[in-house]
Amino acid sequence: MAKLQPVRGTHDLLPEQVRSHRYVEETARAVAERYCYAPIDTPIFEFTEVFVRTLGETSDVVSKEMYSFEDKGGDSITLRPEGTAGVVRAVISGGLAQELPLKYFYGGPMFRYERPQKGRQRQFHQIGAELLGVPEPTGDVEIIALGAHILEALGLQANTTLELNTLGDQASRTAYRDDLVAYLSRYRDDLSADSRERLGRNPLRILDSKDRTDREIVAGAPTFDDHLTPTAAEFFAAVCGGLDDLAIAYTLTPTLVRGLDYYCHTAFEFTTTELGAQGTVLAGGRYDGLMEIMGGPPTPGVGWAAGIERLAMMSHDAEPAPRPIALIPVGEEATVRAASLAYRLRRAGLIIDLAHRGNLSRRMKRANKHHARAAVLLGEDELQRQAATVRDLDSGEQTEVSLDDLEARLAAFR
RNA sequence: GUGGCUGUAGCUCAGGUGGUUAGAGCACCAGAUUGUGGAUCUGGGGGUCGGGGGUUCAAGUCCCCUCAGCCACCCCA
Repeated sequence: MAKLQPVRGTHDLLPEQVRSHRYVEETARAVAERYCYAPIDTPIFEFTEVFVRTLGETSDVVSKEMYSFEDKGGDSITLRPEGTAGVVRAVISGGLAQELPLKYFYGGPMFRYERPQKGRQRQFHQIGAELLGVPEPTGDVEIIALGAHILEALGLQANTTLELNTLGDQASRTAYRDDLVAYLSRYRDDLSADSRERLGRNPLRILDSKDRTDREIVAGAPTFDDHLTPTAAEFFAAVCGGLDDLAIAYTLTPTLVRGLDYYCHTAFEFTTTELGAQGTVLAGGRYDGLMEIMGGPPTPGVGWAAGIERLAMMSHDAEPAPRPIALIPVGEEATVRAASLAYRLRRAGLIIDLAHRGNLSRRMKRANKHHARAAVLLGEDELQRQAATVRDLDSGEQTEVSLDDLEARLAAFR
C-alpha cells in the first residue's frame, strides 16, 4: 500500500472528480466569454526568474514554496505557482501589448511546495482572469463583477463574502509603511515571532496576523485610510461606487493584504467559512507595476485567480456522465459482428458501450450500472433476420429492429 | 518548516489489559437465470494489519524511527 504512492500533495482525479472540475471550469469559461475574456494557455513552467522578479524575493511563494529545478541546459526552471506572471510574460514576449486592452481567461494546474491540508495541495488547479491596459477603476469593477458572476453561476453566491480593501499607490504605501513600522516597533517584544520576522520584510502582513496579541496591537495601529493620497482615495471610492451600482455586496476589510509584491490599489477576496482554514475561494487585485517590473512597457492590470478544488468542494454539481447505448452480442458470430457494428454506430454519432466480455446477464448488469439509455441485443436469431433487439432500459420496452434502420431507431436514445 | 490526531481488504470500519489459520458490511467475481438489467439468495477471490527496526516464548495490539493522510499554525487558490 505504501509502495506506490502519488507524490505528497498530489491526487489522481478519477472520472467523477474530473467531471466536477470540468463543471466548474466550463461554467466559469462560459461566463468569462460573455465578458469577452479570451482563452489563453501558457506553459506550466517558466524560467525561475519570471516568478522571482514578479512575486518578490520576500514573498512566501518565492522564498519557500517553489518547485524549482535545473534543466539539462543549465537553466533554472520553476513549475508555475500562480498564473498571472506567465500571462504577463506571454504578453511581453508575444508583443501583445500593442493591442491593449487585453482580456484573458485561463485555467490549469499550479504547484506550490506547502504542507497539504484541507483545500490545499501541492498540485492544484486554478482558473483566472486578467485585464491588461485599463487604468480606470471601471476595470476593477468589471473584473470583480466577473468573479461574482461566476460564483453566482456556480450557485455559491450565498456561501461567499466579498472582502475589499485598497493598498493605495506607491506614495500611499511607503508613507503608511513607515508609520506602521514606527508604531509596531514600539511593541516589538510583544509581537509574535512570526510578526517580528515580518516587521523587517513585509510589515503590512502583520495586519492580518491570527496571533491574539498581534491582533490587539494591530487594533491600535495607524490605519491605511489616513495615508491614502487623494488620487488613491478617489480611485478606491470609484471602485466601491461602481460595485454599488451593480449591487454587488462587499465588506471593507482594512486588514486585507495580498501576499504578493506586485499588488497595488484594489485588493479583494471572496471568502467562505465552509472550507476550514482555507477560506479564500477567489482572490486578486490590481497590479499596475507588474509589466514594467518584468521589462515590458508600463501597463496597468487587474486580475484574480480561483481554486478549482475549493470551488468544486463547495458546488456539488458536476458535468453529467453521458448515457451510453450498450451493444450486447450473444454468441461467437455476433461477437465478431459487434465490433464493426459498434464502429458504424459510433461514426453515426451514438455513444456505444461495448463490454468485450461476459455473458448476457453480466453485460446487462454492466449496462445498468453505467446508466445506459438502451441495450442493443445481437444474437443468432436476430442475425439470421438481419435485425437486433433494442431494449429501452428506462421503460423496459423492447422491439426488434432491422440492422439497416438501427441508426435511425437509436437516434431516440441520444 | 512547526504542532495535534490517524493509518487493519478497493471503500467504511470491528478486532477489552499482547496469546492459535485477522473479521463484517458494501464493492468485485461466479452461479441460481446455456438470451435479458436495477431485487433476492448461494458460493468465491482478495490483507507482508502503511513501511522499517526493537521488546517478548509470542506483536494488528507495546516502544523507536520513517512514510502518508487529516486538522491547525504559517501562507494562500
